[in-house]
Amino acid sequence: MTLEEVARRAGVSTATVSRVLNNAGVVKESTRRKVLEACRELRYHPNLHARSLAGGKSRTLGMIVSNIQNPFFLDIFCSLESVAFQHNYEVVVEHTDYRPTRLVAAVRSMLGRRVAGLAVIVSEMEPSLIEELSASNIPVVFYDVGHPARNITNIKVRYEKGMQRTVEYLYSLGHRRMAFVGHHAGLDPLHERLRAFLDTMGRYCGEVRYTTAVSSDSPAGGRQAAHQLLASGFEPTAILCVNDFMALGVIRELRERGLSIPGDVSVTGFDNIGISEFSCPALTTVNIPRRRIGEMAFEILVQGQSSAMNSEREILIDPELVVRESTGPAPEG
Amino acid sequence: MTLEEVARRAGVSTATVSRVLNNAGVVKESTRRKVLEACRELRYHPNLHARSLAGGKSRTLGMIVSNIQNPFFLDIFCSLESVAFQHNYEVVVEHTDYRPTRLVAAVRSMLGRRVAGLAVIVSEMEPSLIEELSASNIPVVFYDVGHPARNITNIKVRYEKGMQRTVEYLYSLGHRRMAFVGHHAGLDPLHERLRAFLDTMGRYCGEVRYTTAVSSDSPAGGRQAAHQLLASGFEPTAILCVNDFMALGVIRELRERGLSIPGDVSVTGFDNIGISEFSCPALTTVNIPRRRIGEMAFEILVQGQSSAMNSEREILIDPELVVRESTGPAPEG
DNA sequence: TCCGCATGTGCAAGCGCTTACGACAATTCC
DNA sequence: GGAATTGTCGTAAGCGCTTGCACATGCGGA
Repeated sequence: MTLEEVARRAGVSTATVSRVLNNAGVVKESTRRKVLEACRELRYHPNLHARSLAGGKSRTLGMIVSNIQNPFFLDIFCSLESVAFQHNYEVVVEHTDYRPTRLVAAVRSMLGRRVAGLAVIVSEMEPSLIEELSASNIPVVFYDVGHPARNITNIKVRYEKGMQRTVEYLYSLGHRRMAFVGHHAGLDPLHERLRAFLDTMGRYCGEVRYTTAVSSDSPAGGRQAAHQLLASGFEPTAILCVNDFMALGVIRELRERGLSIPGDVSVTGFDNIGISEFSCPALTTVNIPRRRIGEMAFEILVQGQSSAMNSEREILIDPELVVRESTGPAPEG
Repeated sequence: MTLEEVARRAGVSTATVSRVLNNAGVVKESTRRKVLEACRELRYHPNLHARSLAGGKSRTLGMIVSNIQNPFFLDIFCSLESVAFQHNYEVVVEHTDYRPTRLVAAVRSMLGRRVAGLAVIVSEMEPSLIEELSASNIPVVFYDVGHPARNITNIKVRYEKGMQRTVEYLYSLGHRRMAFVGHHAGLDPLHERLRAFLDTMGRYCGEVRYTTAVSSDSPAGGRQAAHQLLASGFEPTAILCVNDFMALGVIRELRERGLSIPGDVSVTGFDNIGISEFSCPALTTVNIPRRRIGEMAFEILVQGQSSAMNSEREILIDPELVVRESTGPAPEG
């Protein structure tokens, strides 16, 4: 089914059909109806590839995330998708599983699609990408990785702040043995979180003992990390997790071992994903405004084109501690 | 950046550039290198729209789901995406929020993309779609909704079986007051689950009292449904949820009210999503093999083209009860 | 009656790519 | 040594759509 067949059927030219389908130009009501009728009869579906090729412009945004199974990323996607949908844009998403090679492939794929803008919400990085994207001339927003450039806006969360607040809070509750659970420590932004933990710990030098464990980004990974942590003989009174997703698994493992939360061990997460409120006990965590990040991304990519295109912007977000049930005073002794 | 510019730069024709980029035809090693070099220098990214328009064939699969935030759907997507990726296919996903109009739009969008195959994993339906998709001539797999046709394969789960097993199990534990928590009861497949509950209940006529509640498909929805259930004065000893996602919220609400699970109330879910194991207590649920469904979908769409295209297939899946910690003997009295 | 101007359509040139098909060299064979 | 291969590459015709431009009407006013 092509435009031409529809045109023939309706007894008009392809130009007219195109105009009807795009509400462009002025078309007599009677011919418009004829055309629409023909479309229906022929079950015509315009070829979107041809359309974007001929049209040259795109109403598609691209989004790349590290792990779409982690609600943190999924929420940002849904938020972006939601505003995009309202503005008659669509967004295609790709995920990288934290692998730089897949990230590069995903970016190329997005550029090949000629997206109108690209949001890169990942934790891994490939230095050459910045240059490649900057040269591509499409608006780009990075989260966490990368730095601002002509067409690149950066959204950054002050993890150190969140981490610091968490640690101080726990310290004030009497915790002196802490552990950090993370994943993919080799990747920059994730390593940064671990650094934030270590740095903060450094300030309590001598007073607080601590250790770290890494596994994969999932509840199962969190569980494994907790297992490994406890197997080491170290008995933390508080475990800080790099994100809520893993914290779920940590909690599970602790409970399995008969440890009460927060009675024996306090647990904190990061992100404040939806289910963190439904876990048991409800998770103390650090909020990252995912909804707002998605909305900001849209504005930057679509509306801020003129304004943002020539201003190397960086947006900083201050995360806030959300105290719920998974933390409490350190146990005696 | 176009093929032509690359060709000019490399001192060859566009045909040759195309050939090296697609590993098609035989190209002398030296010219191949020249071309690749030119691509790199010019930061050339082939226009995928032009490619698929000219090529005519597509290595893209489409997938439509009702609620991508529900891990059930997300898991199937990830499974499909994973096998697709291994076979050098890509999959674009769209979600409908359980709205038939969005479903129709999504299908049209997918047809416009000229996907090589389409998986429709939704709970809402629009009758005309079957005909439209059947006429489209691309391989389609439906989950739950729709019926088999020339190019349409149907994957169906015997919910009644799962429901029946759950109810029998609970009955054997002494439960005589049960409730069902669902969402979007107006939609066929979801209503079917409710029907399965009611039908099974009917067989215990007189012996078992029961009621139902509906809300939205999310933990928050589950919570609200539980709230509404308990506010009605009815005191179930077991609550069966239409899926695990909502069950999380139900559990939360019960705990909030000081009810112990399963001491006071047993709770069951459906789907066996990953976090159902990490909830607390771990959820008794009915397993639906999402991984396998994703893999089957791929085979049907891509590999089974010749075989499946002309055989109106329907695949039935028997779900199994997975007993964990959220269910137990009914309380005395 | 003729001109000017909306208003509706059609023509045709692309958009950037793939892919027959054929041209041309460099081999190879008898 | 000439013909038949074989290996490389260029030419050009689309793929299905958008869109600038020209053209054909019908109208009112001079």
